Amino acid sequence: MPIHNNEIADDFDRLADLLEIEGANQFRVRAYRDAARTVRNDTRNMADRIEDGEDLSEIAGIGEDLAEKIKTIVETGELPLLEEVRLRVPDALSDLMRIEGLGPKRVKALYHNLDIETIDDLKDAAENEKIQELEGFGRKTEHIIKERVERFAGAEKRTTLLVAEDIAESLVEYLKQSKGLKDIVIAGSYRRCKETVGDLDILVTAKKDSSVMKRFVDYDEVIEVILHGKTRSTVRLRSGMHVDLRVVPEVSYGSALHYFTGSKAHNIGVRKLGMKKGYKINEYGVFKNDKRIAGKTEKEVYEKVGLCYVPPELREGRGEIEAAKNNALPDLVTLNDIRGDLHCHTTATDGHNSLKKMTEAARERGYEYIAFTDHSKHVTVARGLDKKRLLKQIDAIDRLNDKLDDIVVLKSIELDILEDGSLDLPDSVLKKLDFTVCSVHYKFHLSSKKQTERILRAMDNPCFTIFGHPTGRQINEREPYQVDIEKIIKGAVERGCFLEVNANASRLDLNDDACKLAKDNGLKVAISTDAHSVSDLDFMRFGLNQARRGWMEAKDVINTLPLKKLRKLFQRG
DNA sequence: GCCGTTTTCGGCCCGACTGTTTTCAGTCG
Repeated sequence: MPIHNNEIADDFDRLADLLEIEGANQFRVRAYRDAARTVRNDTRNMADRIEDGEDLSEIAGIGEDLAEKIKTIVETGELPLLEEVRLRVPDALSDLMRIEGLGPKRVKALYHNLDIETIDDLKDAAENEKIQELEGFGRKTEHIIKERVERFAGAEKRTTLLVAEDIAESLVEYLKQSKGLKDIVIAGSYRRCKETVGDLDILVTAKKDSSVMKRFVDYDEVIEVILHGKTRSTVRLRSGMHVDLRVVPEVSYGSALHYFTGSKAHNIGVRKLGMKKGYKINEYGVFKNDKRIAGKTEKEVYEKVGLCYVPPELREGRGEIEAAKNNALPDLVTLNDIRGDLHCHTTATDGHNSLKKMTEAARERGYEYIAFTDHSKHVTVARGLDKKRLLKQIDAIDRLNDKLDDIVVLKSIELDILEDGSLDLPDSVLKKLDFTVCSVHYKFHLSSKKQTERILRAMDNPCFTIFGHPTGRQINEREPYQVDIEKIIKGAVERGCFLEVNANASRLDLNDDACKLAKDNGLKVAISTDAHSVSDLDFMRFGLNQARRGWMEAKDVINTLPLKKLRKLFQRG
């Protein structure tokens, strides 16, 4: 089993923690953290890169030393320096740093003075009032530590965008009623449309006497006020979500929005460009010799450093700054480009609304076509369609189409890819369909090699059109199955198949990285909702988010095509 | 540990908030 990028990243993160506790040079520590992030976000396995003879030190932020260390981890599964540091600093101390308010210095002090190594040790010491006796700690700090330790167990899950949206929108509506409020926007990873968000960063501009900060900490849903200042406060909501509110002057709105939207990697890149031009860039503006020369809008900030405006979804430090410099940013796909949905279920299997209701809903959304892809027989829990029932559905769609003149209903099915790579209905009936979606619903635990072969074999069938939810992951619920997604992408291009970007908020499968990989390999995708009800059709925006984060343009997405062209694309061979 | 139109050494983002101080260290984003 090859070493996964995540494991390499975990080693570097842990090493960074332990070195930091030891008091190592902070920039060295940062180099390991940056490397962890770079490796974790890389769409290609380090192991594959090495096998292909690539020079890892050409990756930004990875120098000769780190390249060598990555190679060692890939080859031996171990990082000798980490083992060495572990002899001096107990491994568990790095877990302590995950408690809010505990950084390297405090963890070190707790360890040296009170022998605290684990979360349990910490809990005991807090309960026995040992911590407040330490220099630099006091009663209040001890109390806060005690509370946070108790809460620590079981936390850590990030929130899907769907849930985050719900929480954020109510809060924003509430804050909008504050006196003296001008602009309000949610920045951070929420604005970058990351598939999950850890916390919410809300940015406002307001008059001096505005009530917004007080109103924020008084919000009904707030169960803990972590910080409460004039320009910045942090609270924890009942949902567990942390929310930051920052108030900035109007002249700084653009630079603050840029700063708090991130990502960190992107901001550092922009700031570096500014430094080269002799500017200082912070959340209050772009400054030359302490004189503000830009900052009211984000566009101004980008212009000052010689870049065109970068959409938030691209701000991940994956080459967007270089592209912006060369005016080569993609023209990202939008909801307006979408002409139809290619993966929907009805009451014929496990959907909640009828063929007719779903079609009406698609028409209301301005679509030109909608495809019904009810399950096939192998998915028994969903009462999947056998040949006879599929023929009946085809009939029903023909009759429905006869009555409609402003939307076309496409005949399809979500087939099951069986373990041997065959599809679970005969070609004879599949040929009566406009196209197919083929998915894996069983046997998730095959080896990567077997799973990849299974899928490629299925794609060999000329009736195979779109590969549904290609990795099977469900956010916070189920890990993706082991599969070589790059091979699948290349295999799909060779065979004239497509991959789905399943827009269901808890799937988002393909994810952003895989979308980028698809784009880089010239593969087109279908962004589909996998709707099981009328309201699910609105998941389209979540799929778009990920496609946009993967640099996709309208031309990379097949359901932006008018029907005629789409039908042509579906003809294989 | 990385990086380079300030290039092989010397920088590397920095401001807000809190608790424990009595002028600041630690943490966070």
